Amino acid sequence: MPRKYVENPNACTIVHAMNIIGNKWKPIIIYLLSGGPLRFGKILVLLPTISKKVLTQQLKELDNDQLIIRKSYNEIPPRVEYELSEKGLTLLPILRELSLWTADTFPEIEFEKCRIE
Amino acid sequence: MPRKYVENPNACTIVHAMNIIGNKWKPIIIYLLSGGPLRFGKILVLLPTISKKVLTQQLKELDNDQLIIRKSYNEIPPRVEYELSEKGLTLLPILRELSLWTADTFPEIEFEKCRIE
DNA sequence: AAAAGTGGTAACCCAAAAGTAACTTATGCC
DNA sequence: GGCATAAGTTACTTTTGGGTTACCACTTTT
Repeated sequence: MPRKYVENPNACTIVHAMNIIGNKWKPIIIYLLSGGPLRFGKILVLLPTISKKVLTQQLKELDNDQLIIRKSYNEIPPRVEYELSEKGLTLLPILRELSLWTADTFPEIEFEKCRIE
Repeated sequence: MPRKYVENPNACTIVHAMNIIGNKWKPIIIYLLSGGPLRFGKILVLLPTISKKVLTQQLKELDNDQLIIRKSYNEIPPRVEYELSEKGLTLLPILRELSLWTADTFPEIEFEKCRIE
């Protein structure tokens, strides 16, 4: 069964973008890291409803896609910091615009709607 | 069990944005519609691997979120056209930037990677 | 009378994503 | 010796998203 492709060539890049950041947690994580490096445990606290397992997973994928950098200090107990890479930084303005767009376009949304459960 | 919220207030809008367009098909559909209104059947042809059910679903959600407009002509056989709304149009430049970002940041990706299966 | 054309819906299925809870590792501290 | 600590991992369950197939409604065409 031959595989098929989307016709619009630009769609390709959009698909890829969504593969990279189009899920429940990644854009938020990137947003959080825009304030500077954060330790694993700190992110866990800032995102009170994410599970350890999923956070690990998301960070690993972001690291693989080179949007963030994982810095592991060789200490006991462990200390690991995550920060945005160059690639990650260049994504920030776009996320910011998206954020503004949402605020402008859906002024009625409230905190209520942004439950992360 | 009390629900909790993300701390960063900006995250709220990002979460909402991702709820609206952060899935497999919606950004592509929006992209397709940037060329002008399209009939249901035409979209099905342009996205050879989407199923009728899912397309219906996605279009309904995009319509509910007022990113697109559904125009149903009272004819037999039915004719329904979908086109971008004002809100949808204002999203386009951002999608375009995201598209450029991906192309710049991951120059190595090829069509190969954009299989939609 | 039967088939074709169009935009659906309903019932069912599967794989992937996300969530939960317990366990691990290596050290310093009491 | 026993506990705390941080950043995980493992095994398991639940939820969700997307997919398949069949069917419908109404008219025109054959």
